[in-house]
Amino acid sequence: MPELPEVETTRRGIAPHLLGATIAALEIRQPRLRWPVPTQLPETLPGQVIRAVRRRGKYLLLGTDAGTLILHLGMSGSLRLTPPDSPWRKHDHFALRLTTGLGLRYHDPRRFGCLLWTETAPEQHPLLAALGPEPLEPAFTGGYLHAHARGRRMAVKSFLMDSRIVVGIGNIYANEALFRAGIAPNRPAGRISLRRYEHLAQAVRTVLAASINQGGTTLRDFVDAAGNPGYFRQTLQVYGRAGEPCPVCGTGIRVQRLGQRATYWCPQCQR
DNA sequence: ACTGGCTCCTGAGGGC
DNA sequence: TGCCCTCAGGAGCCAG
Repeated sequence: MPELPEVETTRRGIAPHLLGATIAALEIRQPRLRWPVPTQLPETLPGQVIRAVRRRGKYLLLGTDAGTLILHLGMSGSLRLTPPDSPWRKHDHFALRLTTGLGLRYHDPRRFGCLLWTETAPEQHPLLAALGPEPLEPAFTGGYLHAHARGRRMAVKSFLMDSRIVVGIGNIYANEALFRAGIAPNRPAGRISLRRYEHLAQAVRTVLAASINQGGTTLRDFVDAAGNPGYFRQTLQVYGRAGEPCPVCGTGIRVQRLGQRATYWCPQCQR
């Protein structure tokens, strides 16, 4: 679920409360996430001061002097700030408790997320080492996409969702960016011109930034650190709109599976 | 080197 | 009401 805008919304919500705070405890209810929560963490963390709250792709990184917590929200995860002694709800799997009493509660029905720990530079962690550029930073350009797509037959939508190419773009925003760029999702990545990739890179930047401004997209589970949903869903042009008229030309929006993911597009506007 | 397919997990919704 | 099937925002891992 959470793609870059939702993770960034979460980061912005928790950062002011976590920066400079001291960890009192890590309470674990369910250590069996995508990978087991490291068993030594509850002994390692107390007393550590949170020095940084960063995001890399869809990963959240909480930096301390002893190491860095690596957090991923998977498909259905969310983080909420909670008052002291807040009751545990079903699917609350762990909580970071600060010395102020404030809690950071992780909720994830599907348990595809993770909580890991690294004592070296997090960029060198196996999960992060091969990640592509951030789509909202200058290294992400049409020229970059065009160069990396050379000779590749994979559908451009799958290419755009490959975190080794560019991070943060999941199924919703891949659909939306391709619609805005006028590119058919199943077009082979290597058969798209530089000019069209420049449009695509711009569409990616525009749609991600617009969604961040709306607090992300909530389909079912996502809430920000205060427990509020995001409001970008109403701005989605094609995702989840099979059969509805294209907002540009009125042609019916189509849906088809592509790479095991629901793919929405306008057959008239996207070529 | 690429590619597509499978997998983890719970819950919601539709058809019967 | 209940059962069974399909699908859902991710992405690592594997075989071919």
